[in-house]
Amino acid sequence: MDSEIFKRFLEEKGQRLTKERSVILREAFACEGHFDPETLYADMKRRGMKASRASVYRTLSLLCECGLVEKVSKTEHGTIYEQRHGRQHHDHMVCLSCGKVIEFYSEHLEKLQDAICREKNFTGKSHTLEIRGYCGVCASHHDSEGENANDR
Amino acid sequence: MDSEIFKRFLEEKGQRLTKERSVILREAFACEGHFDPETLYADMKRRGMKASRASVYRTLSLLCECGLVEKVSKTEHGTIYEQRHGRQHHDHMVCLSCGKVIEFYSEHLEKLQDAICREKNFTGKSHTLEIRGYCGVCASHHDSEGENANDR
DNA sequence: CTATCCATTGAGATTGAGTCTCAATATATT
DNA sequence: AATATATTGAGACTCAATCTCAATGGATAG
Ligand SMILES: [Zn+2]
Ligand SMILES: [Zn+2]
Ligand SMILES: [Zn+2]
Ligand SMILES: [Zn+2]
Repeated sequence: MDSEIFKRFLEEKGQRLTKERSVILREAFACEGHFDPETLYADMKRRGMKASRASVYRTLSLLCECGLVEKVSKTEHGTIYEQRHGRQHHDHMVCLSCGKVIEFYSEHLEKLQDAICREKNFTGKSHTLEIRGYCGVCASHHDSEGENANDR
Repeated sequence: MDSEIFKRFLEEKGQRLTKERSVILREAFACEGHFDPETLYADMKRRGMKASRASVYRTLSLLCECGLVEKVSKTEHGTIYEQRHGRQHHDHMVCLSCGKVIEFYSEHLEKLQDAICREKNFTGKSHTLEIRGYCGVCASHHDSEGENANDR
């Protein structure tokens, strides 16, 4: 179970899996997909769970450290995380119009990056690839209004 | 020249290339490589140039809009921009230890992304690929100190 | 059980990037 | 000159994220 992994990780550091940390872990894993700390915190609060904003941030940090959670990207509205345990690595397409996030994975693409790293004598540990553009639905709407896709 | 492009872009929008905008454009292009607004502003101020923080941000926005400058990524210390005119698109490797940024470009990688977009019926407009890890110099130092499970 | 140690918590203060407001100013048009 | 519109900058404001620190609580030693 996830909390077992977290617990072991914490104990190795001489730290404890407290009630607060458990709750935050559970909530983070409850949202299948992407989440941000502020929303997570607000949701927890609304549902009457007790955990401070500080603890949310602190715990997410720990969860990242032990690999159960990962920072996906930073936006103007804060950092986006996602649950990582048992999920395959993937990259993202983000629709500039509706905000939809499409996940994808390409073995080929990953291999290619490894090759490039080798070439540059760089030891890659992680990466983020974000492709911005328009999803199928929005692309059709967007066609008509000409080039310069930087509005709204 | 760059300011000609900017001027034309502005005029098309019924706006003017003012003295402030000129200075900011010049300064942004002066730093070969990456820069962030706060540093740019501080440097300009230190060197006695007159342009407010607000103008720096506003102008960078405009420069992005017309493609002369591009947002490279968001870090915990703010947004990183780079000058784009006359420079080929490229992606980045960032050393987690010394902060060095290595630029690279791979035709193959770009083509592959196009293919993936097609496959997902997504109209890609731009992308950012950031590979985090350790550069040659730091990798050797880092070997010995184990831990830090910042896996992928 | 009591004393001590140390991790943890949470309320609120603080930081810092980025945006917004608005009165003053500059430029263009008539 | 008068009017209209674009621009600027000081500073207020927003908001994510971090920091501070007194209070709490679990673990362990005596
Ligand atoms: Zn990937
Ligand atoms: Zn994802
Ligand atoms: Zn690329
Ligand atoms: Zn670059």
